[in-house]
Amino acid sequence: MLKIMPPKTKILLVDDHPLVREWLTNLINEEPDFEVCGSAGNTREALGLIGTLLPRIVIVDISLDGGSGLELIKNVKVVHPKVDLIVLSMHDEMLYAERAMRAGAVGYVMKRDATDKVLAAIRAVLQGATCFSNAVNAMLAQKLVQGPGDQPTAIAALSDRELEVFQLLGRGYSTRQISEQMNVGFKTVHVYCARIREKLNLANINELAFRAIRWHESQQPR
Amino acid sequence: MLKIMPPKTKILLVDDHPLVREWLTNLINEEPDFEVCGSAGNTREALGLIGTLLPRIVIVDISLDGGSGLELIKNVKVVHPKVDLIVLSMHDEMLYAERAMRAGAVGYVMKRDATDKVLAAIRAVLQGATCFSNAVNAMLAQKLVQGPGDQPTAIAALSDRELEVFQLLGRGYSTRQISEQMNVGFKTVHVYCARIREKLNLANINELAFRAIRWHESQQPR
DNA sequence: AATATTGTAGGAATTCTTCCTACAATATAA
DNA sequence: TTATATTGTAGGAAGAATTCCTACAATATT
Repeated sequence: MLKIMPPKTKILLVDDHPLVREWLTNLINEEPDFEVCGSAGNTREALGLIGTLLPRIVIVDISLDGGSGLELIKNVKVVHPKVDLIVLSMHDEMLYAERAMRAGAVGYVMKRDATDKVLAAIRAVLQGATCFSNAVNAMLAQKLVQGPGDQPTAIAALSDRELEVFQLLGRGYSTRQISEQMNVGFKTVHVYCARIREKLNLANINELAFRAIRWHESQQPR
Repeated sequence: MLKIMPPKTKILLVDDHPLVREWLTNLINEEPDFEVCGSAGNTREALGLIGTLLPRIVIVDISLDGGSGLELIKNVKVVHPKVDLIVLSMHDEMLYAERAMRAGAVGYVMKRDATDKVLAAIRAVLQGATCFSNAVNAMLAQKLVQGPGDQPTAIAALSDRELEVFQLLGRGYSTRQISEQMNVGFKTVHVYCARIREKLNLANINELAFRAIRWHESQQPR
């Protein structure tokens, strides 16, 4: 005897930690109306799966193996504008939430948030709302009020790609490795470096790397 | 009718992500012979729970709210030497595994590892083994082979001039600047760099600078 | 509509890095 | 107390990276 089931909302996970993927899968599949239709560990895989599985919502980590989650979001929004993306990140939301939003994400949940935040975000998004934390909303409101041109740190003035390069530098990557990681020519990375140097007022790549590593240190371990 | 059950191995979780704690609890409690006896989100809480719950094994994240997981490990080993600690971290193991080991951990699992690694690590530890990844073991082995003294840090094996160069690198100096600072030819500095690289097993000056800067940071009074 | 920023890259000149080799002065081990 | 290894000091040459220009389409901002 078959019961008639309402179709479940299909959700795709993109995170390079299998652990997180599994946990999320369990969490989401326990909801009667949600269903994890697949999961990917990198951008390439993710783009493929979105095309074939056609999920309603994609939950994506900011820091992925084959390129940044921000890039992925932008790409997805071009190819599949109807798909809603929610960012799930361990990074400080103040730094990334705004970029994620600009890239096209409709929600941002930090991994340190309570568990049910993820489900709440999904439900909010399904109803056409967005889901960002109060802190983020407050920050954005303030930005609107006080207008642009008043960055707490010059690093905030970096473009998405520039920030990516800066971060990778902070992790000890060479410009070559960065170009591979980001899938662009190494000359492009050099241009990013030059622009970062100008924005941060650094004389050469030495100083740049130094700043990047120090910044990275101050961001990551606490 | 009560069946006689063998006592379960009590495991305590320490991680500031509720998400991860929940996931691990489910995972571990599914094993018939394991039992999560509690979980903590910071060091203080963790130390308290260990005292009252007396777990056999503690699984701990490196980056915690109330101080580093490394500190926690050291403290636990002083107060409860019999408790075995396994590190579960999202950080690159090459960076922390050695420190974790020195601090007294007997296993290291990355969050990006497959799920069953955690259970495997627990079982390994219960049998008196340690559980570090092949990459870590290889690194340590290489260190043992090439560093005869195996000092607390290979940096201790640097000669005076080499250490000078290493320090200056850590302060963000270029090799040119270092040669001026030290009043030697820049070719000499290059030779020092090459020798340091060999002793520390670093592929190029990039990795060298990265190590130097990180080391310098860690030396700095905080 | 005009101007600025961003993502992407090629060319050329300049610098840096790396790998060799070298050699005297110590230090260390057999 | 001799061999042997390490340390401080560099030069040459080949290869790799950096920097400075220029360029151009796609967005963003004014």
